Amino acid sequence: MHNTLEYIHKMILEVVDIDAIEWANYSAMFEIKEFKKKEVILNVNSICQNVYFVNSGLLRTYFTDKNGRESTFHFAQEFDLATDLESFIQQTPSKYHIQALEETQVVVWPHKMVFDGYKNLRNGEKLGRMLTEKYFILFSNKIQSLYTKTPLERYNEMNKRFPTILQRVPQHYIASYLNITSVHLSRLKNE
Amino acid sequence: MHNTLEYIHKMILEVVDIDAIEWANYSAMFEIKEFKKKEVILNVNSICQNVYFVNSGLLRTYFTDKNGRESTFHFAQEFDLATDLESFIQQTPSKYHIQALEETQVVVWPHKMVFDGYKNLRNGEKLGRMLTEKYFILFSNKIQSLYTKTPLERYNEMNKRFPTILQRVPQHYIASYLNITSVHLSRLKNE
DNA sequence: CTTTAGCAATAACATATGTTATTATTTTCA
DNA sequence: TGAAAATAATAACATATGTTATTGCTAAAG
Repeated sequence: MHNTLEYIHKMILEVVDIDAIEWANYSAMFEIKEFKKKEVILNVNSICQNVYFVNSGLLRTYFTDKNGRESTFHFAQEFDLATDLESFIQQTPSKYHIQALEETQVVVWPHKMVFDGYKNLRNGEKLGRMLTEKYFILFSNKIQSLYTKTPLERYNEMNKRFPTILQRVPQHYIASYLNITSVHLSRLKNE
Repeated sequence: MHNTLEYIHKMILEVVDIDAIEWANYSAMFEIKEFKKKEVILNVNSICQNVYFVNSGLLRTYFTDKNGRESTFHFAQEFDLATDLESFIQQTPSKYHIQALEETQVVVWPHKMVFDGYKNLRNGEKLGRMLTEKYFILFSNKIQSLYTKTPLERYNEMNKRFPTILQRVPQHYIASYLNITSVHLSRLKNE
């Protein structure tokens, strides 16, 4: 937990100036929560009220299409964050589910805290912009990968960048991350 | 041109307060540019220095994969904007091309103007945050569509939301927008 | 006006990916 | 510990999508 708060502190310091007193007051508002394995912590169509930083464990965000088929959009490991930013920003119904794949502890950044920060922190607005930009770049890379790479290429890419994920989660989640079936992934691995 | 500036002014007023004097000083820095049909105005690996608002004509942003195949990411019609925001923000090599599909006139929002605005406008940072959020939401919708819908569904969606585009551009650009071949699109339409 | 290049449809075939069912193994948990 | 559920591989078949080539039509350019 302290590690994650330290991580957040550093991340914020990288983009804006925030002094010790501000940080002490601000960071006191973070909350800690625990989720059980397989617990769904955000449902489609509910309003996303939190940004979650993973302290320990693993979260995944995923879509379901009209046939109920799931596509995993993102795995959030230690220090990663998970949220439906669109729902969070606009306070509109969420398009994702978020689910804990393991027993997971998170640092919670509640909506009110984020939005109050825009006003109350000296560099609140700038912080908001920079973090939105960071998150945007995640999406931008995702889109490029989806448009220009084959499932096999994306599997290899994943293998390089998140090697431990492949050990931690069942293969059908990996397949759903690649937006293919587990049968097809099994075939691709035989090459 | 005046229409587009008015449009931008309104868009800004929707999200932050900007008074007449500020706007007069600020908007004087916009530039106007014209591009010929088929002209490429941003190349992959160059640094994106501008946000373009289309005043008249039509732009498209697109990827190329390692086989040189193109995927159109977005069509920007009148009042729409086109940029590679990731490259623009970070001043890193662009991942997209941007090309004029028709004789096109744009309002140019140069990088320096945007970044100076963060400091010099009273609500510059907030404006930056809100516009980044807006652009993020575009991407967020795109991703959901890519993950959960079939090419045919995305064709029909496009038909509803941008009916004029289908008349304005050759079908193989539409196919590249759907990330399928023009042969396949032709087949899908026979249903 | 005429020539050329670009475009859209189509057919035939090839490849990628999905579906269903079966089986063996592993994990979960009562 | 033992039964039930989840998992991964595999095979056989079905469907979606890509590739190449051909044709006729339309738009662009000299």
